[in-house]
Amino acid sequence: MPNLRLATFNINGIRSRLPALLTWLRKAAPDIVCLQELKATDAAFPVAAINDAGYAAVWLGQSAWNGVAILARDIEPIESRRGLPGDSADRQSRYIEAAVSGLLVGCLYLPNGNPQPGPKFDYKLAWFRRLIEYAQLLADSGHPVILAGDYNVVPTDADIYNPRSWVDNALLQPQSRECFSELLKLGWTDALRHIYPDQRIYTYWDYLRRRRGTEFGLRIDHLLLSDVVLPRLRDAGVDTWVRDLPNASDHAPTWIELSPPKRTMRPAR
DNA sequence: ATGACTTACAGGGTAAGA
Repeated sequence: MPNLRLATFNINGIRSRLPALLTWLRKAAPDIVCLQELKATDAAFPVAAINDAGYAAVWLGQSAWNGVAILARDIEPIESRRGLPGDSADRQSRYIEAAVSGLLVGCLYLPNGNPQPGPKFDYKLAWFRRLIEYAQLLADSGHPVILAGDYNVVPTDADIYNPRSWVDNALLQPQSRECFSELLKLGWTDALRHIYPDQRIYTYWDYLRRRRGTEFGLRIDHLLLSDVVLPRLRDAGVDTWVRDLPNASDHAPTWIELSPPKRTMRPAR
């Protein structure tokens, strides 16, 4: 059984980025893909092109903004949840979850929260609280779970080229970082940081600021592993070349590689 | 630097992103 590669990619408009997405799928051939910011209704999701590329998908769309999807190569993802629990009045399409290849995969697009302070930042923190509460349930379940997506949080100053011009940004606020570190305290592992404890790693480069210098990035796309998945983590990385494709998203695909699950011994009778 | 870029929606200018 080969290793399994799972990636998260904020696509920033799946219709306008479809050629770049297909190029990346063909070249990187990830087994499972979490997409965010589809910016498309359910009906406008380009399922035919994605099927033609060899992927089945589940998705939760929304007109103009948000939207999340999970793709799986040569296998049907079994949708287990759409929408984050905890607020039935929340209509924003920011969470979808599916069982794929023995894993439970949660794909999330955490609210940006700018400008802060203000209602958008309040919504971000409220959404984060709901995520923490739900992540605790998932961790306690003992299932192999991966929570992957655009967390819109720069966890530490080591995850940004220079925090100076970003200090008032919602992505760097102590409250945002505190929520992220709470997830880690619950036993979730930040996979990229686990593989590269000291290295500068970026997953996002602003259209507005010095984007052509690869050193001017932020790390905001994260893959969090529940404790039973962590022993299978073999590798991780960022497909930075995708950021340089024509008409690229401002994010790059971020991935992990897992070894096959250890066969558990049946208890002797 | 309320800038610079890019998308969706709409069919022009606004909202949003991070």
